[in-house]
Amino acid sequence: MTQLQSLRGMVDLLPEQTCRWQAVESLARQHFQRWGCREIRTPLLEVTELFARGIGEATDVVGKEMYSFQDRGDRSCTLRPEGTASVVRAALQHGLLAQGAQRLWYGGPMFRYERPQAGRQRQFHQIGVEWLGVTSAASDAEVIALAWDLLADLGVDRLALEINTLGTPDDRQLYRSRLVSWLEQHENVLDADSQQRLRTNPLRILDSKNAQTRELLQDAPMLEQSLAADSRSRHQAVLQALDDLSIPYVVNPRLVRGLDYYGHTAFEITSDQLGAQATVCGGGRYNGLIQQLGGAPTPAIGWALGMERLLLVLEAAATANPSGRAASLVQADVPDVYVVNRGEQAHRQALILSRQLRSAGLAVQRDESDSAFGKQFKRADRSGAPVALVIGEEEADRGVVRLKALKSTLSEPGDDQQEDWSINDLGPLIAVLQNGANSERSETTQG
RNA sequence: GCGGGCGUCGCCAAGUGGUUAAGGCAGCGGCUUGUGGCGCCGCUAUUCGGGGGUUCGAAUCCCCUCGCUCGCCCCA
Repeated sequence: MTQLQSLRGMVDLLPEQTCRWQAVESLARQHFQRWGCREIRTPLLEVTELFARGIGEATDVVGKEMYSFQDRGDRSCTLRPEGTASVVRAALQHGLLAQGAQRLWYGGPMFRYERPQAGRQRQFHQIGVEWLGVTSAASDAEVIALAWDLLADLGVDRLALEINTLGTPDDRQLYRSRLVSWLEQHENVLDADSQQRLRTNPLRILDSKNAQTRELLQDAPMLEQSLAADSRSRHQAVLQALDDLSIPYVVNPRLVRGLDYYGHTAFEITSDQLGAQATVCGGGRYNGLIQQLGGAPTPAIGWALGMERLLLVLEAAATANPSGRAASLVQADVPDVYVVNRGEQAHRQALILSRQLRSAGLAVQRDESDSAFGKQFKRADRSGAPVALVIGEEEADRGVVRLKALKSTLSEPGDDQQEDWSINDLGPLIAVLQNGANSERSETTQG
């Protein structure tokens, strides 16, 4: 293949996709703003140590998935594999936490060197929130509600919220030793991966997909039994708050997230339409991370939502319900006006007119060819524009433009409702076009 | 990192050793030199991801390679 192409796992987003992304992003922005979150943007590149210390040396993300390299100053740099560590670093670096709790959101590309598969790429995109200095159980439910409401507003359905508590480091320490000693007695039954993890990261054996291991785990000690009373009551309070907010959840005692910094609340929102990579949104509390990165002990909670996976479920929802909310968000951008022009004078006037209409805020597509009217109308139709403005030699001579409704819903072919408008005083024409454009838009966004 | 499937025009896709590589969509042109959504006609791959080999002859067989895809691991 001599043709140059993108790196494996790095995908281009073409215009058909980008307009969907924009729709999702702008809706997400609205929600973040409503929930009191402010945006933070951090570099894509950080010193490797940030992730090694923040995410945990023993995790897969750090152990085998980072894009790391030495820069020209021989410093080890890494393309960020997730957002939380960077956000915390930035907050510490700029003393944000001295000003009280920070409710932040971020978005952008993340990089993990993995084999691509459905819903997984090497460069992927997340939007996420990090609430730093926020401690109450109610706030756990509140950040989850933010994700839940955003997804609901996007029209995405068939989602499930799974939640668990990981307790305190002490709780986990206690549980780990109980679990390991129990598993060691059954080591011969464990699959090879789990035997490995018995030494490296035993808690993660809990969400093994190996059937035999899963069956064995039925009788294994549960984390819950190692929880201190405080951890237990905290978890109950989070669940109570979710009940108060009428957010449905499933407590999954085997939910153990792969990043070391999580403790207490951990949760995932999954879809049954994503294949093996079912998690759309994942997050939890990380009360130890800020201290670990050199700050004062500060409680915090956050989540990240995978944009590519979100788009997949959004598209599935749009297909399932073509008149629903998701479908309206997935719709392609369409010009408000298509300008059909033919003849030299007509082209000159159309060029000027198009620009004036654009200045008035209209999305105008002008046919730059000089081909037959029939051809131009065909393209006008395909563009999806609700109306065409026609300038030919006749109109050019008379200083007018002809307005014609397109689209089968508005006029039948040959049903020739056309009006001439002066191009010397565009006010009335612009008013008519803007009116039409607005009603078009509200139709599509209200679905 | 490990396993399965697959690579023919921008997209979908037939073809599985024999002269010029179906078809559909999209695109362009025409029927219609000023009016679209339908229809009809024409044009659009010397070439089958790339390289090498077998053969009189290969998109079709073999080897290598690159890429895509699904799954494992793990995560968004």
